Amino acid sequence: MSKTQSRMTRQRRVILEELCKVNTHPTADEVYTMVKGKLPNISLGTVYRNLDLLAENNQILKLETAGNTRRYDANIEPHSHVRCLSCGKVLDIPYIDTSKLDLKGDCLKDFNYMNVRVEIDGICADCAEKEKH
Amino acid sequence: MSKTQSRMTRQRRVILEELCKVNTHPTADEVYTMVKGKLPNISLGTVYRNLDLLAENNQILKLETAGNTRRYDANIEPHSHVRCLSCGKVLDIPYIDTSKLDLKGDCLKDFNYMNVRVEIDGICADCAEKEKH
DNA sequence: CTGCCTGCAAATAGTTTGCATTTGC
DNA sequence: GCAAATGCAAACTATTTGCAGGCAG
Repeated sequence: MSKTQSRMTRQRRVILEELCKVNTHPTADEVYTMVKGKLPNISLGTVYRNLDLLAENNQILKLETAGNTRRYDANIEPHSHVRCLSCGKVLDIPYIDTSKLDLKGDCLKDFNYMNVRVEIDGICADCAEKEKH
Repeated sequence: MSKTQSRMTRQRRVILEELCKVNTHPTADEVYTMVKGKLPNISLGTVYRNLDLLAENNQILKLETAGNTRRYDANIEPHSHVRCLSCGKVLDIPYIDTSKLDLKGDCLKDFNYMNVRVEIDGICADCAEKEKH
């Protein structure tokens, strides 16, 4: 509503385009590398600023998953994720309906929750393969 | 099985004791502050090393929740968590049974998952109060 | 023109690590 | 006595920010 105006700069457009091309869920640094192919002078700070802005505008998702490094997702349709504990990679799976879960607990009375999701951790096929050594 | 031997040092004992006293889910830095009251010379590196070791020995939990800072929990009984998006605080709620969730998706065939849990994000009572300004 | 946006570099936050010394068993 | 653990400081990784100049609308 009181949104500050946002300009479609070359940098922002290319960042969004590159993110849309992949179905991996790149980190800011990975996006930086991808975009640098098109805009060699772009800086990492700009990538961070734009990813955050795009996420605020709901054009992309800033993934709320455990793990050290934040990841971004151009797919804004409702869906769920699985995450590899070994390499940190995140994969898409169909949306998991959480509406029938039995949420209880005293503190939920005072806790205004707006986001309930399922997190699934494991080992991806690639890492399982590598561990056979 | 091939576990390296582990010594119960003063530092490790106090870290575990202090963590058991609280039902908040402190960050390594918060544990450091708590322990420093008892052992003024302890170093932050030692706190990190011991928290990791205790977690490996299943004496505490290294929390797998989204958020920038890792948190630790002395309560190793099965239970679930809610997390405040504003202050990052984590609260306990009774265990949410995920066994009846309908997990589907092609990639799950190759994905060896071992941990399914529910993440609940929202705004805690304290932060809701503060925002009334 | 105006002020949002950029590149750059420095700053910050969280965590890990190398090393000489200490300590549990 | 010896391996494991400690304190300290430096290194590292991920992210944010201040600033002077650049560009979209």
